Amino acid sequence: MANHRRKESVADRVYEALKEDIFEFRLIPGDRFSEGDIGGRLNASRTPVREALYRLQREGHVEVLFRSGWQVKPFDFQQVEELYDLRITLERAAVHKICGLAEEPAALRTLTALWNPDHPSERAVGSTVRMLDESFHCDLVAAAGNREMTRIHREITDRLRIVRRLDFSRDERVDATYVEHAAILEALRNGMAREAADRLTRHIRASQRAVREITMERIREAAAAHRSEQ
Amino acid sequence: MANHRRKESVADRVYEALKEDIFEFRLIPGDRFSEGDIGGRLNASRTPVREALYRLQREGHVEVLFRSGWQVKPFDFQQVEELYDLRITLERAAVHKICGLAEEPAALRTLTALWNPDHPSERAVGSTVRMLDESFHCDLVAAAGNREMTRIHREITDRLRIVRRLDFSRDERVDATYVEHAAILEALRNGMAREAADRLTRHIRASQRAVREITMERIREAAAAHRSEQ
DNA sequence: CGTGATCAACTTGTATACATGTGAATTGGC
DNA sequence: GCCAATTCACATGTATACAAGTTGATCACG
Repeated sequence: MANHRRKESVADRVYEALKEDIFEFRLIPGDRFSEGDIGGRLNASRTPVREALYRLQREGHVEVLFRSGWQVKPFDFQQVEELYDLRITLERAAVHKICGLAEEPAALRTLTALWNPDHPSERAVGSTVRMLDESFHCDLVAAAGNREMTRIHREITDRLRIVRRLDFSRDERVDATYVEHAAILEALRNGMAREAADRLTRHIRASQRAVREITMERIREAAAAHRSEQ
Repeated sequence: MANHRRKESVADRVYEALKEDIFEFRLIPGDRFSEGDIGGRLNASRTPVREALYRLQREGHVEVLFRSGWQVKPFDFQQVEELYDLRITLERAAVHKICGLAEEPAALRTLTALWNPDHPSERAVGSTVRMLDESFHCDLVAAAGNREMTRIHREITDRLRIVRRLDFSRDERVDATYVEHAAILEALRNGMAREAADRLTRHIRASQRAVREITMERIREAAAAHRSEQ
């Protein structure tokens, strides 16, 4: 049998680096660049760079212009709304599936312990809460037991990360997250599928609204900072 | 502005050819091959072949074994079940969205005309009905107006095509498809979301059952035929 | 005959050279 | 000064050369 646990390839490294550049706004939506640029900056030849770019293209983060370079996909507000809608659809379906399972998934206990609103730790740092929030929703979907659904949800999570990080830049949203997650879990563990799904929907919609309010302003800031650096 | 209407690239051609080979069982799940094989057979260098293979890999049709060749992804029955479940989730969501729209999408009228059970044409050929059935479900999801949902549904449709084609190898399934589609559309156009969603679910589950019954037998046949050719 | 080390043929991963199209700067005409 | 045609640096698409790992056959040896 082949050994598939090989060390990280150059293509993987370039992929991760580019993804982070995009998520951290070091590459602004609309920015154009060439395969040669990236290769030079990350010390790689065009072949692995191209592989990484094609992956990012399939995931919707960049697009190629025929013989005229690449660009970070311009921000599409409607697309973000649609991704949020799709997320809600998938997570609601997951909740109903979980309530239909013969026995409660072990993951629910772990999540309940973690998202106790009285729990004092972890709450200080926004970026930590963001990652935990991501895990919460991904774990919830995973608990439903459909790997394909989990995979698609993961993909959507990746694409929304660039905007979701704005959600936790305000303390009241951090607090609300704890309360809302706890309420969702309680309903879920009591088998109240409808209740859990509705709470989950409201929770995601609240995040969506918060993000919507902050997004455009932040992007403008980042673009301005980016220009002044050049 | 860049001209994006360029002619089909070699990579595209290889991609389409490989996809058809897989769907037509000329490449059996489990078959192993190398990039060089494909390049030689389709008159292309390794670069576009690799690009095509990576696309197929992301779509779940093939996988690469580190420095040890490629193989058509072995058939995973659980994955097919999960994809069907996901399809149902998405199409149910689409139905509910459509019923929530301010006005009926124009596509519904087109579909209603096409799927009249009394309509005599088109019914003879199974492969035609298969394509029409695919269109029906894709158009239904598209009518909900969420492009991301449509895209994901399209991806799932692609991955299920290899098994769905088995559904229409029996006449009673062809007939049933007409009746079921018409009933779904009727409920949908009367704004009966619950009714339409439930009918749709039963329709897809019936297809799923039919496919499940035929799949293993067919794969065995194809594998046997394949072996005798060698 | 059985078994383990060795090795050569193949495989993918990566780098690089070449083909071809794009687009912006340049140049020439007015 | 302005505009259009031209040109050329540079972009991606493709082919090929090289690096590094896998695998299965082979051969030596018990």
